[in-house]
Amino acid sequence: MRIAELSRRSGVAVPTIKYYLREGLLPPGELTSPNQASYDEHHLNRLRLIRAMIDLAQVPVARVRAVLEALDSDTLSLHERIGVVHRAVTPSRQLTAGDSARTAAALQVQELIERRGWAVEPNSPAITTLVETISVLRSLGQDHLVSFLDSYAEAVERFTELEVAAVASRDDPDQIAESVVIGTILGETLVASLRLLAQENISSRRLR
Amino acid sequence: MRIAELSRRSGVAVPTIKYYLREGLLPPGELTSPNQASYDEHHLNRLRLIRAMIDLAQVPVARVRAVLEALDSDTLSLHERIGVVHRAVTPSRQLTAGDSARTAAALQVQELIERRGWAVEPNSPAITTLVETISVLRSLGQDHLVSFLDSYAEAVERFTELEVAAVASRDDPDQIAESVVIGTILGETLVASLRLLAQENISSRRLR
DNA sequence: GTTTATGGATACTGCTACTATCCATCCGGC
DNA sequence: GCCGGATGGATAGTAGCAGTATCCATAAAC
Repeated sequence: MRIAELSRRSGVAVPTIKYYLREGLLPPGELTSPNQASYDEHHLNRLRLIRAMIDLAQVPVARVRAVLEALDSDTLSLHERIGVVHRAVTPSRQLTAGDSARTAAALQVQELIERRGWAVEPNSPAITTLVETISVLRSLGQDHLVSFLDSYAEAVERFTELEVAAVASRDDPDQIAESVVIGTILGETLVASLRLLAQENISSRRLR
Repeated sequence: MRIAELSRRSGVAVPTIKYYLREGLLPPGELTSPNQASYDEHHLNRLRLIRAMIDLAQVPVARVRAVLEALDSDTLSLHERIGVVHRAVTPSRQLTAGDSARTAAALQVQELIERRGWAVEPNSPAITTLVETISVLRSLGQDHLVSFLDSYAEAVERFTELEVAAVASRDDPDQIAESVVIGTILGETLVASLRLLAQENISSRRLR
């Protein structure tokens, strides 16, 4: 198909598709002549994935590119690809809390990880975010929200296992990689909206 | 205290504080003379909350203002404030999926809500996001990730109850409102990073 | 053979979140 | 009382991001 059809079928404007091509988010179409290229279902799927990451999961274009490069890589292991995705969905943060507050939070996170027996890199982006979040919650006088950390971790662990089980049910390694990436990124959006619904429910029952 | 000390203690640059004052995120200091104002602990706390929403939870400035206005309102009920916060953390989306795909997803969400007996507005922002996410997952051929929706919902419901219990343990209504707002927004960041850690753990055990 | 679409290049735009500059005060130390 | 640096308030400027718009030589469709 040509670019007009790709645009119509994906709902993405032609200039935007050209922009994604320029930015390397979308592989170039196969040139049939110097100024004529043809695109296929693979491009259409890619485009849907790109829009989902940008619109639904709010991933910036530069990080979408990093994710797609990891997805297309034939040298990275699945575990390494997950690392790329985690870095892509974690905004880089400049540390804000005071030193003592942060080391206290870091210690608490360290203990949590040990209690749960989690095998994670000590400098993974999620740890930085978690430590920062806990120390900010403390500084805002919201220690009570932190006190349930273990229970949150347990509940989260449960559905993460479900996700992984769902992903592992596929057999083609390429499909698994794709599911891991999509599951990590869109799963976040899914869980977040379920959480808001659960909150709204409780709020409507208790507080109104 | 004067603006320089507020800046030093919060770690926010003076011009940025002035910007927040202009934008109405931060209430003006008490004027002691036409060009001299004094700020107090309340301003410092506000500033910490603002930075947490912007840096950690990635809430845009305009929505931070909406959240703070809801927080300071003395006419909104707690339930209404939660509505404001939910709208603030949900990016406005233009619908992308085809009609039939979306109505199918909407039906599935409707059934989920009925099964769980959730009391939620049919047009709440979380529902829109959830429907959109499900139809996108479908269009990407990731139906298997959707199939565990009920189990996710159950797990999410569990820790949402924990959060609410934590918040309800406070007694001053103003403190409860503040905890609700902070819990909704920073709780999201907290859960998201726990989810990434749980993923990294499973990934490291299974896939490496 | 003319109208329309296309690939590729370059330039422009709108928005967000700050930064910078200016100026008339004002404070604090001498 | 005097002076250097800080302050409040106003206005203007900037960087980065995500597209949009325009142009042009060529190719496809009718």
